[in-house]
Amino acid sequence: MQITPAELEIMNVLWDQPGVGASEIAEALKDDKSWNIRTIKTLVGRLVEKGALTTEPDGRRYLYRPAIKRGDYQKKAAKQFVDRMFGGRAAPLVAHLADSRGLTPEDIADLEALLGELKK
Amino acid sequence: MQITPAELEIMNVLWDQPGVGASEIAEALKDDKSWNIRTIKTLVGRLVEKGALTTEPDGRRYLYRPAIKRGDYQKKAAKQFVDRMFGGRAAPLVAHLADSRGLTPEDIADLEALLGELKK
DNA sequence: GCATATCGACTACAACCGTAGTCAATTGGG
DNA sequence: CCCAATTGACTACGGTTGTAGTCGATATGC
Repeated sequence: MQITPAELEIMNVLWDQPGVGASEIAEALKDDKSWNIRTIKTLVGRLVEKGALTTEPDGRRYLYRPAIKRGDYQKKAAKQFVDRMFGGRAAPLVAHLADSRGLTPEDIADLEALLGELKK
Repeated sequence: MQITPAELEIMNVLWDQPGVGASEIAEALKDDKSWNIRTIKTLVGRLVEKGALTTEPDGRRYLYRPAIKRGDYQKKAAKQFVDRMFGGRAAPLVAHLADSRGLTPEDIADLEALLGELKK
């Protein structure tokens, strides 16, 4: 199941607050994206078609919630990205992120803890 | 400048061996991708249009080489990916990679060394 | 009760993407 | 010398993506 960048914005809203309708999604996005409500409804419709969202009737409208877990999707996407971009090697990716200041001191601490786990 | 997945395959060949023609690219890809030579030429043409490749006449054909460095492109793509997928935080990404066995022991060693560097 | 706003369903449409075909020129093998 | 293969330029075409419009039903404010 392929989720496009624009669709991912919708998913992110619904992962944060599942079970809302299209207008609430629009509300949540209005500061970042200047999307027409029609555009949002189209994207939501495509996600429902793809099986990425489940619907629940609520009066004359629908409430939506993700059919897949955020973590699962992130994991799949991360693997695909690393495969395509770095031939499957993660270390060069992290090196690039570090280089472009994508890593905060907090990130570095997190990673250290993570590596401690992994070595066991 | 946006490079699509199919185009990236071409770029990878040219980053490994810059300054070859379309038929050499086809040769390099023939085991992984069953692409018609026409397809390869179309992709190369689009990359030239986008300014991602430079051309140099060689008799009646062209030789191609990347106009951007592999590392630069990887860095930009990595940042974009982490922003879109993880809100800019790198640690969760690495956690996912670790979880899906995307990290070899070698990767882990590399990362440790890298973190040592970063802490300085 | 009636206009208006809103909903979901369907439709639109241009750009982009993957995949390749046509064409005219050219070159290399016999 | 001629024919087949190759080259770059251009064209094709269906599917996807981003962005939205139309339409008919319905709920809502007055």
